[in-house]
Amino acid sequence: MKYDFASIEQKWQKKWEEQGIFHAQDKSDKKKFYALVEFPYPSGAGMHVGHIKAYSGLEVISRKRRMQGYNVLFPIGFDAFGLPAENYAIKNGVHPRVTTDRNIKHFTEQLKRAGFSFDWSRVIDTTDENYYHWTQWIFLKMFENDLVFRDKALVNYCPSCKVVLSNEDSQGGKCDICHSDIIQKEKDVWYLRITRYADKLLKGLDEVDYLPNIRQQQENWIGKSTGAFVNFALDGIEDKLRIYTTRPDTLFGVTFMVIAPEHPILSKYADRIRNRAELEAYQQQCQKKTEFERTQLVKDKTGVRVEGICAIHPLTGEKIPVFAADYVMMGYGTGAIMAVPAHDQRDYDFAKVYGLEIREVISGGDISAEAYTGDGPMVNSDFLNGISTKKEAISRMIGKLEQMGIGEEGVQFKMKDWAFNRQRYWGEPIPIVHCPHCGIVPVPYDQLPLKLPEVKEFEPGEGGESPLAKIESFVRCKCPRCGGNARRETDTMPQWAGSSWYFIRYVDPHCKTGIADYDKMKYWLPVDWYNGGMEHVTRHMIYSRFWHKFLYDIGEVPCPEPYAKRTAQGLILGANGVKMSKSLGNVVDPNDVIDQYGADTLRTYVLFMGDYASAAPWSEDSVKGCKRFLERVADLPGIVRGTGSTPKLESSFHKTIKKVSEDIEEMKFNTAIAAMMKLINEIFEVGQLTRDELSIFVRLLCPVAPHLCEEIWAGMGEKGLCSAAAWPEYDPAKTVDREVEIAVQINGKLRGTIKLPMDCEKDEALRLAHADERIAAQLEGKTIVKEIVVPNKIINLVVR
RNA sequence: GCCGGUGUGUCGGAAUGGCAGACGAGAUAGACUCAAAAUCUAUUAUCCGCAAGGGUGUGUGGGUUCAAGUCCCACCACCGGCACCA
Repeated sequence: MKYDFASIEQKWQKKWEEQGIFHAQDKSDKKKFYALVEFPYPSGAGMHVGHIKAYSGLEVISRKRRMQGYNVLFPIGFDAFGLPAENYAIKNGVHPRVTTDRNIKHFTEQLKRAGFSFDWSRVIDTTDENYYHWTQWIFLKMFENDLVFRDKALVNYCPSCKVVLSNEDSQGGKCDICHSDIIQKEKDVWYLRITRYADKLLKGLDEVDYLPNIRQQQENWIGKSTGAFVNFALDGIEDKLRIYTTRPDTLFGVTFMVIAPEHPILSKYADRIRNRAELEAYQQQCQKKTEFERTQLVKDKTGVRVEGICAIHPLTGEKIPVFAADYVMMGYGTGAIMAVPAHDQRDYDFAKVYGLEIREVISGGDISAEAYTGDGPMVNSDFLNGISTKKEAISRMIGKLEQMGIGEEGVQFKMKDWAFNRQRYWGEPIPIVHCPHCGIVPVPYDQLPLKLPEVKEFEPGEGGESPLAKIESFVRCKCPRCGGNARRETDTMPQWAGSSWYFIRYVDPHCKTGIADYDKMKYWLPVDWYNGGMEHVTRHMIYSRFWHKFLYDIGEVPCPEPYAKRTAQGLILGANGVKMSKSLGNVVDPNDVIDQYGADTLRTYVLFMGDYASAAPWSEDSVKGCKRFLERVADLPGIVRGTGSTPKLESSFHKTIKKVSEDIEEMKFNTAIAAMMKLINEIFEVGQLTRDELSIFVRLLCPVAPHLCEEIWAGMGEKGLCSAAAWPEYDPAKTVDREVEIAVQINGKLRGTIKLPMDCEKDEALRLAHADERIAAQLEGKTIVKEIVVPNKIINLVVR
């Protein structure tokens, strides 16, 4: 058969669409399977081969599931709010709505060209008011449940994008979007109290099946630590200095205290401080440093003694000096620590710079050289002396502190509350009104969606105000509570908002009465299998798990975790082995590949190129290899002879069905395809196959290369679609050969192979091994010490 | 620094403790062709040998085992996450 992929692919894409065979049924007796891929941001550049790989994994699994009789939901949509469309608007004056619609259209065409079996009747666009209506609704629900608060804060600010960024978007001190240096700026910030869900987010990981590295990244992100809070009395001051420590056992080793330069006691008791000028100068110096400089450039410790404030050791009554130093952060723990230089390297370094006492309380190290963080018998520690396990010392110390009422066990998380506003136009407006009388007032539910107004100018205002602030007709409003004149919030939500709940909307994308119909959610949720990039494992996934858990707590969704299983695909690198990027000119456009080789070849290649979860470089030559394979498949109908099974191929077919079925489940697509390549090599060696065997072959290959398989299927005179045919079954008994070739080793070295009947008796196997000429020659004059026979595997003769 | 992962031909990569290198690519030779491409056939880890055959080989060094790419210990390199986190 001539393999005219272009016309074949067009033809079958049309038929699939006409027959609507990929539409999920909301009511069905079949078992459900909900497969989710990360919906794309529809960028102007169009799709990337990385998208093709990202979607092909669950595409194959979804197609296989349908053939296995499942009711499959495999949806797609567009995460279309975001900065690029807005930046494009600023530059070219084209409204983001226009570019977004254009890009979505382009992406849709490309996705369809690849032949993905998405349910196109459920497409979501986060910028559609019928969608962001419910994004705003969830925000209001959070507001109602005290998960939203407003605070002035030093925020990460990108002077180039003129926008406030979350810690997540400004990792490494660089803006995630434009890579400019971040500066610190005081701003009003809307926060979501995600920290309230820290423990739930951590515990929930026990209920789900995420790849181990994915789970670990989430755990690191949440960053739970257990320790104790201790309240230190301050000399002559009523207030206590509360600290957090993971090493309460070292309390007797405290020789000074350190507080963050922004710690409130510094301003509260400013009049007691004798070196105010020095301290203020230091505070200013620290404020100038960005978070990046403070945390990433770990070098010399700096700090200033707070003269006039002195702590008192809760157990010894000793007076302890207090320092302000920027190696202690206001944002973690209580912003104050007890310093134990003998057993903490940072405190040790600081003590060395300021000539402070280093008091050993755990023996076993050499504290003249460095801090000792290991275990050892305790010394200089009163009631703890002699105890040599950290665990016991900690629990005794906490017991003592609790008994004295000056401390307790506690936990801390690295995760911070989520800065949720952006000074941008192209996002969901935050549905809040600022009233001079009533303060902050939520927009009533019946006024949702709060639509984005039409705007001509997209430039952010000076000082990073949202472009919405310039639209008087939007800003001016009546207070929903008192009816007086009020002003709308002009900030919008971050891009993470829309993607935090989209998987729920797919269940019922046109629902007018809520996020989705509860019964439909009960049927479809949770997502059975979610695949996406490693880069979304912490931010997007933590955020969406948080939203989902909140919705569960208020009874809006039926299950506590949104995703039952999560996997991630590896990147496709450029042919030169580095990340694809426009500037390097190594980007591969899927359109070009489809034009030249066809969608089936592209799909086959991205799955065959290597381990699905690992990064692998693009190779045009290997693409051609996949094309050759499909051409050989297209030639199979020409060598069909008869029906039933070909004796020489029978067990190979059963083995291949088993291998492909199992490998697909484990996302080992590369070996599944290799198994089919191996089988086709055998078929051409034999020179023929039966009609029934061809039927098996095309059904096995259909999830990977569906267009070609439909064409062959139709050519065989089958009535229905191959995509709707039954997945082939295998007979386990027929996957085993009657005869096996096994290795014969002498002293562990391969010395020959012999053919044996399957499950051959040990004695018979040994007899045949000894009968082999080569083996016999090797055994000449040797004494056999031991004979090992592993049935159907190997014989090892140990000789002397 | 802490935590995870990976290390196999020329390349992408296969191998429930049991014949290392499946499958694909590339290369070499041959067939077809005026020629090239495509296609087909054969060879393709490495060293010694004319050959039969033998030695060595999965980052490095040890160990367990009849048998180790696979298990254990130590180390090296690379990738990823977290990080003055108290």
